[in-house]
Amino acid sequence: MTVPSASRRDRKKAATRQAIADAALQLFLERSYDQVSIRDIADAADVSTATVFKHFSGKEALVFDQDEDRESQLIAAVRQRPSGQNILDALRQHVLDTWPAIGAHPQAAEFTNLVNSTPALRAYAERMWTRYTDSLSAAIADEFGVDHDNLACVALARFVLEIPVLARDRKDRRAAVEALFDILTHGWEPPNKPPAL
Amino acid sequence: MTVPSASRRDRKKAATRQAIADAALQLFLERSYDQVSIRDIADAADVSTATVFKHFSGKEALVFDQDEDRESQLIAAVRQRPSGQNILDALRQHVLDTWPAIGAHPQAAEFTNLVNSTPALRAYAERMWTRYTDSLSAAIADEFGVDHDNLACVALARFVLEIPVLARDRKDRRAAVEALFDILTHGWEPPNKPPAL
DNA sequence: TCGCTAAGTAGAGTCGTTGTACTTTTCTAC
DNA sequence: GTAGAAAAGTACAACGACTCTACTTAGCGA
Repeated sequence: MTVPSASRRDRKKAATRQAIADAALQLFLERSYDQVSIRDIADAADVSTATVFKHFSGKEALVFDQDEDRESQLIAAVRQRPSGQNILDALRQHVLDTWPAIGAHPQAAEFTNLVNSTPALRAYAERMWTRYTDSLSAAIADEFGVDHDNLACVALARFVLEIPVLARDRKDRRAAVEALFDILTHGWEPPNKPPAL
Repeated sequence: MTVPSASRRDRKKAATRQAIADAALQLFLERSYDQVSIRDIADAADVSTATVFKHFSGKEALVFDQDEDRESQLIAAVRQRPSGQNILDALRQHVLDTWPAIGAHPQAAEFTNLVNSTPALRAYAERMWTRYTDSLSAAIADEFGVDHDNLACVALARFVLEIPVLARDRKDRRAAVEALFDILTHGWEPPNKPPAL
């Protein structure tokens, strides 16, 4: 991603950061999240515990290393959508394109499992999503030329960001995402009663 | 609320719990959340720190003492709604009836302020709401005679529980709640462009 | 080559939280 | 009433996440 920065200093910095993240993920997968202490990680990466916190804001952040670009991709999906396309449709497309792909990688299954089986990580992940609400809603509001805190825009952002969370556990994620966007587009409809037994 | 329980033991237990919660809230309001330690609270309530954790699952829980009934009220709003009434309308009614009332109490303003100005508490409060998702969606699913994990029902529960969060900061909460339920009922509509200046 | 600065380290300390073993209080059954 | 089970509370030690302070080291620019 980020081109190896010019200075040797920056390269070394990035290297230690990476070493820490790698060590952390490996240990978390071997044992579980709660069974690994910061000290363990620091030892494995051969740095002091203080260094760990110089690079990461907290234990949970060690797991979600690279999730910083997600936000910008999301904004881009809104801002640079094909001309004439509905914002809701653009978001639907973006979620469909980028999200189920994550499950494709083979290691990603264990990763997902790690997160889902650790309450602290689940909570952190959910907050990560909703933390994007502000910037996403701002982008949407801009597209309509209304105030950044316009209620409809904030609501749309929030609801859309809930969709991946809601679709996470479904067998057929794509279908779930579609169904959820349909709710936002056309309003909620009562579920079909199953045929009487 | 809860009738003073028969046994003296239970009464004393409830008393200490209350003493702890009161001490905590007072200290949190005086100084801020982060400037108050569990020891401070224990000392103020004249109990040991261990006792604090016997009564409350963690520091955040001290702030949201009585929010246990909210869940059951919510379920009741769905289950015992006037016959023939739409579930969405029943929920709209319930939110309108019970939620803005909270802002009525005079002390409640400082309380809201405390929560909103403390990230840890904001996060905890949000998770509290979404934790209700399961039981609410189960209640909704029951009304339609479908599976508890029916996607439409889970989605409705989740979206409805986001509404109070979204409406929290608005000047006119009632109007905001109405607008948000309208989105769920009829689908999302782009905001009105403000009249050109 | 000489500092300046940023990265890293050591180590002590705070705070939330848990576990263990002990005392006190209240309830229950005789 | 009194014995003894059960529950509430306490004291204390411990652990892990995180912070702070003071110190060393390594890369950078002049």
